Amino acid sequence: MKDQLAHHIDAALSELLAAAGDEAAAPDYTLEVPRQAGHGDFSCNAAMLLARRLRRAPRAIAEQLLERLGDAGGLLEHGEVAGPGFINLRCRPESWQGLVPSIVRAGPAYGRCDFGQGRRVQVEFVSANPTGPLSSGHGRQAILGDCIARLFDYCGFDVTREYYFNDGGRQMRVLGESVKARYLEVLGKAATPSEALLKDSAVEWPEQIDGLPVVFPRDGYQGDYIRDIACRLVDERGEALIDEPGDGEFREVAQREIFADINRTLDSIGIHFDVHFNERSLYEDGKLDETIADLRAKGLVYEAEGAVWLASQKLGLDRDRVVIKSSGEPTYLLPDIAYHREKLRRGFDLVVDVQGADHIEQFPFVRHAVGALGYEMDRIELVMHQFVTISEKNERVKQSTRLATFVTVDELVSDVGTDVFRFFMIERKPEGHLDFDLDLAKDRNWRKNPAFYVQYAHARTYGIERKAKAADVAMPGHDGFDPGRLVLSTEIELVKKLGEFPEMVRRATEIREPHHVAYYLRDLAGLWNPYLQDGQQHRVLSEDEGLSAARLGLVLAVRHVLRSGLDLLGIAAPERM
RNA sequence: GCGCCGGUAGCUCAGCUGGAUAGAGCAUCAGGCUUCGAACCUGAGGGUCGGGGGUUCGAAUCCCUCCCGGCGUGCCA
Repeated sequence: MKDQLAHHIDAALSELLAAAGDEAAAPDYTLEVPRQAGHGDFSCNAAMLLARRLRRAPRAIAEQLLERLGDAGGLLEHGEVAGPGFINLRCRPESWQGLVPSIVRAGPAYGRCDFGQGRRVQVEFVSANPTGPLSSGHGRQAILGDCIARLFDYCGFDVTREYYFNDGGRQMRVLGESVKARYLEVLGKAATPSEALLKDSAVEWPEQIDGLPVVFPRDGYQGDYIRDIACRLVDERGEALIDEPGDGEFREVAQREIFADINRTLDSIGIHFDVHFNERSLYEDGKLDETIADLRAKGLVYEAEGAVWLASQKLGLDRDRVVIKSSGEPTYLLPDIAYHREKLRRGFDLVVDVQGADHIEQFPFVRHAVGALGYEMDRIELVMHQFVTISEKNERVKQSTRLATFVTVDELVSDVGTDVFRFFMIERKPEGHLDFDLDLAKDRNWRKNPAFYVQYAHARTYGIERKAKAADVAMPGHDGFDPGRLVLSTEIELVKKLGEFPEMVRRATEIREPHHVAYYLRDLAGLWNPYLQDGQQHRVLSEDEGLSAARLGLVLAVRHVLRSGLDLLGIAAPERM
């Protein structure tokens, strides 16, 4: 609807400019739904943008534009100049009503577009190293990344969901050492420092506790899951691993088991990856050596203080950074550069990294280094998100990764279920903090929950269908009703909202902000539930067969859009609740 | 110190490339179930859009500055 209208306005504008002898391009005007219902269905600001250029009063320009626009090929009922020079347009009811059968006909395809044109996009997200269960922050990223991927898919991109994990670094060694420490402790061969001792970084650790050597790594992982893994190792292998290094079998077993848990968690919230990319493969394929060599050939690395540095200042960044430590080991930056080059080599037209706020500092370095290697760095994009805080009884719950006092995805999901979890996590714009209200989440009274509100709106469309079936009334096909019977203002409002869906989806995709979908669904449900509730004024099912059919058509249109929106968020669209 | 992100109703937050009288949910208060699902609906109160300056027909939105909060600023990942 809006697109058609814009088309007519474009034509009128170029006519007007030509008549005025102005050959420059038409201004980038807006055509938007005004807040005030009295301002019509759409409001256009083109005349005000032209005022200075044409050296004429905006209202006069608006009048002329309106004259040239006419009825816009039959779409318009009325147009007027208002305020400082707005052009307010009201569409004929038929223009809106006609949307209903077209939505019913399109069904699940309504709102889809080919904006992506089959371009290949990779969305990398979660990418948590397997050192412990997924935290609430990972959970947010998981939902955000997944919903962005769903939007891309919906808009005609060829999407790959990718999980990158680092199994070569110090983190994983510390993990292995932590498991070994617990293992020895369980066997009575070593002591683990008390929790209080571990927390107090100011205190010197004893070398022995009760005559047993202390082997727990100072920054080791302290969660119960570490002890669980150690206990299983004791059960299965007894004392056979006492002389194994922490970095060997302990690390491998821990990694395998924790990764299995992570995947189980992701599966429980409906998230699946197409590719798991392993950092170690970059070492094995010689990609790190190649990257260093190529950077060196470009004069972008140098040696100093026993380390190898990336000359990122030459790329316009504020400082240089180490890529290979004096120990000979790469920092995380080098594999990241190699990895991102591989992404582009693999043929992705667009690469979207979803990362937490604590992780973005190095992004410009990766991007510019890849650019310097001859790849289009504009194809690499970052979606940053802030952290999740958990509130309980009006207080923030303190979280620490090292002490394993963070709230896990598993805990949240078991409290609120997948659908509510997903809705809460996607409801906020990514760059803002997200406060997860645990009291509300744990509250048995989930009636006030927006996720249920939207699902309920969807379920009600089936409630009516069941009612119709009981009354032996069939649901109409797209050409089985006269949309002209939908004349109530509430019905027209609903149709207008349905008409916004495609543009909303496209915009959310373009700016990588899925939360707009959640807000749209709340708005639509906020029109639909009252419409159904007001059964004393009007009913969908009545003696008037034609009217019933038209309203059932509206039921179907609303259902399709609610369903598509819920699908975009990965939330179930139940037929009854 | 510097960089990034936030500051909008009591609370949690929307607000599209600058648009007309700033919105939603929760909370509070007052109402509504013999009728398509009350997991709902109707109504009310509640705001100096952190402060100050600037840009222009027009600013929550853009620019400058200050204040507050989060994160970062490692040869940690």
